[in-house]
Amino acid sequence: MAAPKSAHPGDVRQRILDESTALFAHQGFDGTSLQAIASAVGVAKPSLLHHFATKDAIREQVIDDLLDHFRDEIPKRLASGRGGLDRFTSAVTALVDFFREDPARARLVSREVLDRPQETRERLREHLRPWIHLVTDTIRLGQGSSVLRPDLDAEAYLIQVVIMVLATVASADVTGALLGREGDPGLQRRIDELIRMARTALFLDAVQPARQGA
Amino acid sequence: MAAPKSAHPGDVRQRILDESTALFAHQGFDGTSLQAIASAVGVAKPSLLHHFATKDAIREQVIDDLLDHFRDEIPKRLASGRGGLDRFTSAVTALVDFFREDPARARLVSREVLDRPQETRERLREHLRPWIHLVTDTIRLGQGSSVLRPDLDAEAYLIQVVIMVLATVASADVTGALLGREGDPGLQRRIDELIRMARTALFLDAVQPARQGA
DNA sequence: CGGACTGTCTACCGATCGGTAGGCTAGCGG
DNA sequence: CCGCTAGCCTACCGATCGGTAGACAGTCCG
Repeated sequence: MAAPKSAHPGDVRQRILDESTALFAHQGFDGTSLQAIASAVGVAKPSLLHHFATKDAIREQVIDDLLDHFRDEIPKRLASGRGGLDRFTSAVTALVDFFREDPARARLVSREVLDRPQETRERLREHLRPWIHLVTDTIRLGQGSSVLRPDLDAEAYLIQVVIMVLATVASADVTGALLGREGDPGLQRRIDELIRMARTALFLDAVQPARQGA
Repeated sequence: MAAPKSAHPGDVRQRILDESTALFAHQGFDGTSLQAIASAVGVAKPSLLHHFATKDAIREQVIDDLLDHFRDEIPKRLASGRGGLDRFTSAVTALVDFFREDPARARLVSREVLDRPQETRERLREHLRPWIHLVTDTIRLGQGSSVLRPDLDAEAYLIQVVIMVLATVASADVTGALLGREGDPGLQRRIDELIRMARTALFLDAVQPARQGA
C-alpha cells in the first residue's frame, strides 16, 4: 500500500537473510519460526518461501554468507596493519573485531557447532584448513628461531585461541556479570586478558608490550 | 505389562531428567519435544507432566541438578589431591574432568548461555560468586609474593579459563577434525595445550613442569 | 497492446506442538 | 475390606509449525 512494491530487486532477499541471522543467533534455528522471520522483514510468510525453497535453505545461505565474509574480511584486516601494534596483537585483534562488530556471528557459529557438529566440522574444515596451515607454519618457524615457546602445540594452540575468542564474544552478555562491577559490560577487559594470555603462552618472555588503551 | 509397575518410586522421575539432559544437550530445548523425551524414557507423554508441571520445569530441574552437582563435586575433587601434580594442574584438571566425563554438561551450559543469557547470568552469578572470590583471592596472593604474573587480571583470567574449558569440551566433536590427523579425536591434545596456556599465562616463568602422560 | 514472468498476497493443508481430562490399577493405611 | 492416592495410560484440545495452491498486481519485452 504505502510502501513501493518491488522497489529494489534482491532487497527483500537480503533483508530475509539479515533478519534470519539476528533471529537464529538469539533464539536458535528451532526457536525461530518462519512467521517470526516474515514479521521481522515485514512480508507475509509465503514470500520467504518464494526466495528460499525451505527454512533450512535460509539457514544454509546465512551460514555460507557468514563464512564467505569471514574468508574475505580477515586477510583484508590483517593487511591493513593496525598501527603500531605488533603482528601478533594485530592478528588476534582482527579476529576479535570480526566477531565483536556483530556478536550474532559468534553466537551463530556457536549454535551451529552445538546443533550440527558433523556438518559444521566438514564445513569449517574446508573453509579454515589453508588458513590454519598458514598460521601454524608461521608459528613453527618462530619456534625454530627461538622466539616462540618450543613446548607449544601450534595447531592446538591456534584452535584454542579461536575457540576462546568465539566463546568470549558469544557469551559476553553472561560473563560480564561475573566480573567485579555489576553494570560493567567488561568485554574489553576480558578481551585484553585473552590477548595477554595468548601472547604469554606463545612468546618466550622477552618483552611484554604495554597493554593498549582502546 | 511386562515391566513391573512403580517398582522404584522416583525412578521414572530421575530417568526423565537423565534423558532430558542428553536430549537438550544434543538437540537443544526447542529442538526436543515432550514426545521425544517420553519415547526415550519409555513412558507416555502425559506421564512427564505428572512429574513436572511443564516442559520448562523439566529444563529448570535439569539445570539445577547440574549446578548443584558442580558445586558438590568440584571441592571434593580438589580435596582428593590428584597425585603428584601441582595444585594448579590439579584444579584445572578437576574442572576439565567434570565436564569431560559427561560432555552433555558442557553443551547444556553453553546452550543455556546462548538461549537465556539474562536468566543464566543471574543463576551463574549466585552459584559461582563465592567460588570466584576464593580463586581470585588466591591468585592475588600469589601475585603479591611474586610467584604469579603481576600484569594478570585475576577475575578476567579465571573466567577466560572456565570459558575455554567449557567451549573446548562442548565443541570437541567439531574441533577434533581441525587438527592434523583426521580420525584423531584430539581432545586430550587440546586439553594439554589448554592447560599449558593457562599455566604459562599465570606463573612467572620459573619451571615449566613436564607435561603429564595421561 | 498483450502475453509471460516476478513477487507478493490470502487461504489453507496435514503434522506436530505443549498441555488437559479423565479413566484404570496397584499399593497402602484405617 | 475399603477408600484414597500415586502413577500411568488413552484420547483429545487449540495453537502453531513448515509448507502449498492459487489469485492478483505490477513490469518488462515483443
